[in-house]
Amino acid sequence: MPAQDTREQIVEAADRLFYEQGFDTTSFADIASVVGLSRGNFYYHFKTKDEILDAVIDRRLAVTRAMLNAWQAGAETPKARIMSFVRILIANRAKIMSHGCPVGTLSSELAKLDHASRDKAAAVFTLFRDFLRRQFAELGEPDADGLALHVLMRSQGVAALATAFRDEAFVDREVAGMERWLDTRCPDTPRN
Amino acid sequence: MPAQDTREQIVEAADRLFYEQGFDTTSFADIASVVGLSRGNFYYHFKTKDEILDAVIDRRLAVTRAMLNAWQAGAETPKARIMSFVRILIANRAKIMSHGCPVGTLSSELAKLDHASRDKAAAVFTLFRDFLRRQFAELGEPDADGLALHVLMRSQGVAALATAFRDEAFVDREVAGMERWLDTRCPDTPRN
DNA sequence: GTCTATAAATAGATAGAC
DNA sequence: GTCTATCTATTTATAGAC
Repeated sequence: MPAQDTREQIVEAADRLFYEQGFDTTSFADIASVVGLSRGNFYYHFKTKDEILDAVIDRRLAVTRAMLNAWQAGAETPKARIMSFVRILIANRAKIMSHGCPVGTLSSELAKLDHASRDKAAAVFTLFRDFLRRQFAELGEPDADGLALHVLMRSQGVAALATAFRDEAFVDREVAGMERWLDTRCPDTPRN
Repeated sequence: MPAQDTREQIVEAADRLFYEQGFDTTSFADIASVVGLSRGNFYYHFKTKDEILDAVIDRRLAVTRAMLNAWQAGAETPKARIMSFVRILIANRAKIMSHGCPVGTLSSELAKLDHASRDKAAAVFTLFRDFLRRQFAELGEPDADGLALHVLMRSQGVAALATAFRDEAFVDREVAGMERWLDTRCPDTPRN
């Protein structure tokens, strides 16, 4: 198999395992086993665990950029685009109840490890933040960045409690609440 | 030294280390080193790492109960008591920016490990939830539990983003936003 | 109740054959 | 590019002296 394909398979498997089990918990053996590789061959593709982590974050950055571009192109209004973001909580509800938000949990784990890639992991958040800020700016909001952080904050809070209580209905209620908030906060007809 | 004192020192040290470094990352050697104990003697007090975790969670439950009782006694109105909760985000801001919320991050780590004590860790959340629900009920809110979860959700979201972006001002703004929300959502003079 | 010594398993990482 | 074999460090955990 071409090295590029094997490398991609490793990064894909690591991405999934880092999400489901955590970065620190996941061993080389775990990843190698999923890919069907010997531990020895592993080191041909990646010299250290931190290199795999960097590749995983790069992959997440690329996947997120593509998703944001699709939302940008696929929804007509800024509000609809913001709701595209909010509704990933519904789309990924089951996985979030099991393992939390992949962005938030990696960020918090690397913070605890005081890991060199801590800020790089947070850059995935920044992609969402910039996307949301653009939508609020388009809606004419002066504090577009503050509102972007607010939406990001709420989605993180919902994910955290969804993991703790594993309550589907709670997620649905909070998503509905965010839609109501968005409609009230940014009405389609300008305020007086 | 009496066994009880040493045990308490171990649990205290483990509590801090589990928070700062994470549960999985923290080794017996780490804890023993903080307490100034040999690894061998460690096993006189705790047979497994899971036993220490259970003791740490029991300690957190007790400490939280005491804190909630103090808030209940120390603030005159339900709204002031809710704000006692919200303002721990300010009081613990620096630690939260470094290591996240101790309750949320342990809950998410144990979820990923699919750990037997996962639900026990979530019980700390339930203490806060019940406390907040009582305050909203006292304010005459019919959906007191939903509002309690909402406040808990926002505090978790703020903690998660505070860890990712390490932005003090963001925490302050969101705490101010929660106070405004509380005043608007539950006005002192009843609505028409 | 605390210690040293040590076992057994697993981690990350390397060397060298094919 | 993939393998087996191996190294070294660290982990959880135990035995037994004091």
